[in-house]
Order: sequence, then structure tokens, then C-alpha cells
Amino acid sequence: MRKSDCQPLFPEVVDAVQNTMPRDTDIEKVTSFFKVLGDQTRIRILFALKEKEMCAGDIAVLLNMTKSAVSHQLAVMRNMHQVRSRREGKNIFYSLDDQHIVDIIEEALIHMTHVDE
Amino acid sequence: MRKSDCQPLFPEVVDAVQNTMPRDTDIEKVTSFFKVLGDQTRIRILFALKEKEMCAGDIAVLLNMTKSAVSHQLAVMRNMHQVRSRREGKNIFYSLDDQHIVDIIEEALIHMTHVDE
DNA sequence: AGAACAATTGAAGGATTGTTCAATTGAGCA
DNA sequence: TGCTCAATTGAACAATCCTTCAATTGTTCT
Repeated sequence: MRKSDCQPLFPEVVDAVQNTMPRDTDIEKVTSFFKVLGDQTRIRILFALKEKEMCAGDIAVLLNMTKSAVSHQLAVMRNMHQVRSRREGKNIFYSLDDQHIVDIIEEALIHMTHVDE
Repeated sequence: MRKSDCQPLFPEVVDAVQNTMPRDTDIEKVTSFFKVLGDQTRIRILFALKEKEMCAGDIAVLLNMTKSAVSHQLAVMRNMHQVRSRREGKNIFYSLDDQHIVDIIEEALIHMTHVDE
């Protein structure tokens, strides 16, 4: 079946909604933002950094993972500006890049525990 | 290299953070919630339903996708209680299950456009 | 009952993703 | 310089995910 050669049932609805849709670039931004949050390892890291700045090795100990796996995910989050890094000698300390992230996660937590099911 | 036989650099930090970490079940809930939001098709659907309730076929027209693809994603979002459905004759109308979702997405949008880069 | 239509469902295929392993970078110190 | 340690990086593999295709369900109408 082709994508959508069929007629809409409510063309006026489709039209009205069409005009309110955000720009593609904004959709992409939001999507990739949430994609980063959709992973247990990364969410755990954010919960940790919400409390204290930490270096990669200690995060690995905390989560019982390899330094490599943690480092890969930290890179992903740094690209998304969710996390920032600061070198101090041999150690690199990570912290939240923006407190706003925590608010979003907290809201989601509230939402989920509220739905409960 | 094994998971984490190496000593933490700051055991007191690891310990302190350890005690603040949410329960595994909560982590899973939040993660799977965000995972659903981390897809362009699903985000587009949410933006659409934020405006008006729509039936699956019209969503397909709006997004220029097959009904099947849209239906699969709607099922995912229904399982996550982000979307609810209501049958009326041959049509099934979808709407947001919880206005809260929109708040979270809007916050993310603000965050992203603020970061900008 | 049978045709037409909206929508769902399951299986399959290709693309994306997260972890592992090995090698490398960068900093401190003997 | 050479050694050690923290951390990053790239390649590879397994697992997960999204769309497509074909078949099916559920409803209305004749």
C-alpha cells in the first residue's frame, strides 16, 4: 500500500492540525533529546550527577559497568548538552550542563508514578 | 576488563550518591516513558493530538505514512498511557491520555531551543 | 450474507543502538 | 624517558526498533 493516496476522513481537521505542526528541525531536536533520555544507563547517570559531580570511573563503579561503556554514554550526553566535563589532573569530572534536565526527568517520574497501572 | 573490580577514587561520593538512586522499577518506568518519546513519528503524533483528536487514517495522511505504521506506533503509545482511543462506528479516534505529556514535551522544546547551538 | 472501509496484527527485513574488547590519549610522577 | 592510571576512541557483534507487506478484525450498509 502506498503512503497515503487515500482521502482523509476529516480534511478540515487534517488541515487545521497541519498548520500547527512545529518545524521539522524542532521535531528532530526534541526527538533526539528524548532519545538520549530513553536509556537506563544514561538516566542513571543523570540521577547520579543530579546529586554530585563525579568522574567517569566512579560512575562506572556506581552503576557496576565498565569505564568504556560509561564513557561512550557520557559522550552522547555531552553532545546533547545534557552533561559537561571538567578536567582536573588525571580525572575528568562530569556534572549536569543544565538544571532544566532534572526538572523534566522529575516531571516524568511524577507522571509515571501517577499513572502507576 | 571486568565490570568494576577497580576501586572508586572517591568512595564517599559513590556511597552518598548510591543512597539517593531511585528504585530500579522507577528507573525502568522513566526510561521506557522517554524511549517512546524518542521517535519522530510518535512525537509528531503527540503534537497532532495536542491540537485535536484524530483517527488513525487521518494521522497517516497528515504525516504522509501508511496506516499500518501509524497504527503500530499508536499501539506503543497506548500501552504507555500517553494516548487513548475511542471507537465511533468504523472510526477509532485517538487523543492524549494525559495533558501532562504536553507539558513535558513543551519543556523539552524550550530547553532545546534555548540551548540552540 | 456479502461488499466496502477503517484499523489492527504478525512476520520479516534493514537500520539503529549499546556494550565489549583492544588500542590510544593525556596527565602525573619516579 | 618510562611507568602508571584515568579516560577516550574505534571496530565489531548482538539486540532492539521501525517500517513494510499481507492477512485479519470489526463495523456499516445493501
